[in-house]
Order: sequence, then C-alpha cells, then structure tokens
Amino acid sequence: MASQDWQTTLRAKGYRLTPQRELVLRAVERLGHATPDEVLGAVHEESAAVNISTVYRTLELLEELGLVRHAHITDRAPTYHSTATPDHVHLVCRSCGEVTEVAPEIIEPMTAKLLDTYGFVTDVGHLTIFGACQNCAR
Amino acid sequence: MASQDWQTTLRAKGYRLTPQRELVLRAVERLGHATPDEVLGAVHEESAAVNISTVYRTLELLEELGLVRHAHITDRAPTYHSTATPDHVHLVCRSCGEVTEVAPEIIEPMTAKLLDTYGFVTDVGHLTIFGACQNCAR
DNA sequence: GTTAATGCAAAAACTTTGCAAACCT
DNA sequence: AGGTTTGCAAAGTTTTTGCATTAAC
Repeated sequence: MASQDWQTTLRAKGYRLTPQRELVLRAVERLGHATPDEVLGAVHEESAAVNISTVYRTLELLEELGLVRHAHITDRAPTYHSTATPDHVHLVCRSCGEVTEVAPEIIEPMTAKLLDTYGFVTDVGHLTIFGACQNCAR
Repeated sequence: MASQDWQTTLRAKGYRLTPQRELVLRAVERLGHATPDEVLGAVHEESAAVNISTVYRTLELLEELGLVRHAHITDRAPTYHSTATPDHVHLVCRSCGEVTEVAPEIIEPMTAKLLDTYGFVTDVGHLTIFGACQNCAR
C-alpha cells in the first residue's frame, strides 16, 4: 500500500515508473539523510548502475512530488530525506556533527509566536538548528 | 574604537593587518548579508582589486575570529554577516525570498526547551527558519 | 630580513545541460 | 509507435589549493 503510493503519485502527474526512480526513493528512505552523492553510493550497493545526473534529476522530481525533502545539515551538500518519516526538526552539533531528530511539537511555541507576530508560517520539515550537543557543550 | 576592535582581534592571534582584510570586513558590514561573490563585487566597487580566493580565505579567517558569521539563507551559497550587528534569527520566505531578521528572544522558549530536554545549546546566530511570509502564506 | 598574505592559475567538488539511445506505456 | 527518461560527456558554478611574488611586521 505504502509501496503503491509513490507509484500512484508519479502516474497522477503523468510521470513514468522507472527502476531508477524506485531505487533512488528507496535509498533515501533507507539512508535517512543523504546527499545526492551518498544516494548514488547506496544505489550502487544495490548492484544497480544509475548515473549521477539521474540521481539529481530524480531527487528534484521526487521533491516536487512531495515524496522527499531536503535540508541543509552540513555546510556543503543538501541532504534528502523521505517524507514517509514524520516531519521532524534537525539538531546538528557543530563540534561532533551529530544529528538528532526532534519532534516538531518541541518548537510549537516558537512557530505559534512567529505566526502571531509576523504572520510567518514555519516550514517545520526544513528546519535545521545548529548548536552544541550535550557532550560537546561542556 | 569599534574600528580598532578588529585590528586588535587580528593582532592578538598573530595575524597581519592588510587592506584586503579591512575591505572584506567593511563590505560584509555594509551589505548586511552577502555571499562571497557579492562581497567581491562590493569590494570592487570600492575601486579596489581583491582576488576571489582572498575573499574566501578572509571570510574564513574573520569567521574564525568571530568577526563575521555565515548562515544558509538560500539553497546555494552561504551568506556572511557581521557579528557587530546583534544576534538575530533569519526568517526566509520560500516563495518570495524575503528575509526578515528577528530578535532571538522570540525563540527563547524553544532554545530553553532544547537545552532542557536534550542538553542542546542552540547557536542562535546561525538559525535560519524557512517558511512562508505573511503575504505569500495565503 | 622573515614570515605571512596575496594573486594567479589550475584543480577539485558539485551541479546542470544537450543530445542520442533506451525504455515505459 | 511515441514521447519520456536515461546515460554519457561536456560545460557551468562555486570553492579550494599550490606556488611564486608581494607586503606586513
């Protein structure tokens, strides 16, 4: 059922089902958070050869369809994650690089205030908070 | 006085005072938020020729010294801003690109909770919140 | 005079694009 | 069959690096 979902979403907009698209989506789901390059690597481990440009095009497509999202967790490449996982905020430690996923509820007081004061609707799924984790903070 | 500050900071760590470093720092202060490329452009307008690689090296140095900071406001290049301006959070509208600066107090409830729950110390100056501004939200 | 910093040019890393061949429907 | 998608290769961007020259101290 969930496995049909993405197929339906693709077809709904007239896009075709290809093994590459399935492989990329699966890789993103499996990896949790991954750069285009890491997605390519993961797909290759599946003993499948997909071109890097296809990975880029596919990630763009999947994001347009709302099946994946990206966030800027490192200073370099964007990292993609599946939207099948519930929305979450990323806490990224500047020292050790650890990434913690946090339920969006924790920032609800803030999003409420931003809406209230500025009429700003926070895109929770895209939020990355940098700082120092418990271990590195002291 | 403030104009001496950065000179002192540089010397304190044994770095040298160069016109390029002053030009880059001034450009960042003047521009508010700027990519390395925009900094280069601004410096050139000062009728001074500074190489792009010097801009990169200088921004890195200034950041190490705590004189500038960077945040990821767009999906592409990082934007640098002076730390002379008080810490602030960036609200970025995904539709129109508008960037609003917000006092850190507004997110204090969130940072408190993150500290409480995860021992996570939020780096407020680096925080960029994506979403939809008042005009674009509806 | 020493040593760090700059400019330049080349390389590296990352992403995009054009086009013919292959594949989905 | 017909139009979309892929692979490949080449080009575009952005950032980094090595090294000789220049400039700060």
